[in-house]
Amino acid sequence: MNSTEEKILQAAEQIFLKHGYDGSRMQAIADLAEINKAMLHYYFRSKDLLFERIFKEKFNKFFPEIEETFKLEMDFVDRLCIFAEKYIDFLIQNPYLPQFVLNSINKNPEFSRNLPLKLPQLLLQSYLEDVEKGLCRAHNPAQILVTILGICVFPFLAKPMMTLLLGVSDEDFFELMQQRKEEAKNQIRILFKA
Amino acid sequence: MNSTEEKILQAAEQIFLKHGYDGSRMQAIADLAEINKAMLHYYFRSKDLLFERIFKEKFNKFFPEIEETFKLEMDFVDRLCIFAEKYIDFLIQNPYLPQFVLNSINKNPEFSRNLPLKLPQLLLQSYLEDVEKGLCRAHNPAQILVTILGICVFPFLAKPMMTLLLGVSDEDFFELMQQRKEEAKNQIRILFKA
DNA sequence: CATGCAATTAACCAAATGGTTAAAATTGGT
DNA sequence: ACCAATTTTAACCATTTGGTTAATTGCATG
Repeated sequence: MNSTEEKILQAAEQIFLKHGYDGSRMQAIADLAEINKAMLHYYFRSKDLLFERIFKEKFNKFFPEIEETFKLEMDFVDRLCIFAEKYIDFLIQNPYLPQFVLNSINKNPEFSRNLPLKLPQLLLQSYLEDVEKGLCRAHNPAQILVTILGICVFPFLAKPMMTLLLGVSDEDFFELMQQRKEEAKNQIRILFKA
Repeated sequence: MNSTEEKILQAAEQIFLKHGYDGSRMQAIADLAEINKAMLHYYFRSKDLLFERIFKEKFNKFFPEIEETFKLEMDFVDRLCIFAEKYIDFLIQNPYLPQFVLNSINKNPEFSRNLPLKLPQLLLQSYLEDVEKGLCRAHNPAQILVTILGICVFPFLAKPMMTLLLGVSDEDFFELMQQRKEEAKNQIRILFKA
């Protein structure tokens, strides 16, 4: 599908992800899509609506469907490990996503207030079961959520800072992220296994 | 000191920290400082220069002077614990700082290219000593840096997301961050102590 | 081919925005 | 009190930006 609408969405995605809402220009999107600026409004009416379209899509990708993983009979810690590995792999493919989603939420919190999120409940449920069985250390569930997400997501948020601090190139960074999958799993086991 | 220049700097700090460069308006800064917009240019010439002034200050606060801590004779892991506790305390006082600094670096990487940073070298040096003594697990130093910063900084970057995911209030969040100091120290010990 | 609908374009518009200017007010030294 | 330098103000300016409009093109169908 190479329709105009498709071209606009692809261009908008690139521009918005890189520069955020405030830093993005409708003209820049039009140029990238190689269409007339009026087309943007013809298809999506306003910058806000076009942005909303992109944001919702990215928001849902950022909080991925992990129900399948959580249906399998499995320890909480093993679940976390599988989640971390898959999630880091996903972020390697979408390194701009965390910055974009967090900034957008930050700028407009009530915007994403009503979007449904299953991740915390699934995690919590699986966790509580294993704590009872004594398979897992007792933690504050909120701290667990912050910790596990931090392990996976923070490196991507900190990418520009890391290249500064460590003086590494983009390729070096992605190599570090490949390593990080094992690192993450190790950390999760060490931190949470009873 | 309640000079005009001072008032401008305070207002600029508030506006830039909250909205970033793109999202900030010179008029908004002038209004907050209760001065005429022309004063901004009289004292700081341009938006870019005013922003640069604020950014440099915040950048240096974000990467704090930790040399004192590193002068004391102490294990690497104990050093990390002290660092983490102090740093989280500092971030509780400056919750907007991480978002602002990371976004600014992200938007303009070459901007902060030449600012001096001692943190990684100090950390690395202390780490290598203790690895030799067998006091500390062997890790990739880059992963250590990402991990330790992630433990401290990520919760603040993720604050709006966390209030979404967990449905907690601002006060709840800061309570979580008070807890987080102990949580961080525990994690550091578990992860790095040999 | 004619007709009607959808897609596209160029020109235009109003508001917002960073920045300037020239005059007015304030300050401080003599 | 007077003068020069500094500080402050209101009005103005050029450009950018999101958005609109009216005319034009493309295209499918009868």
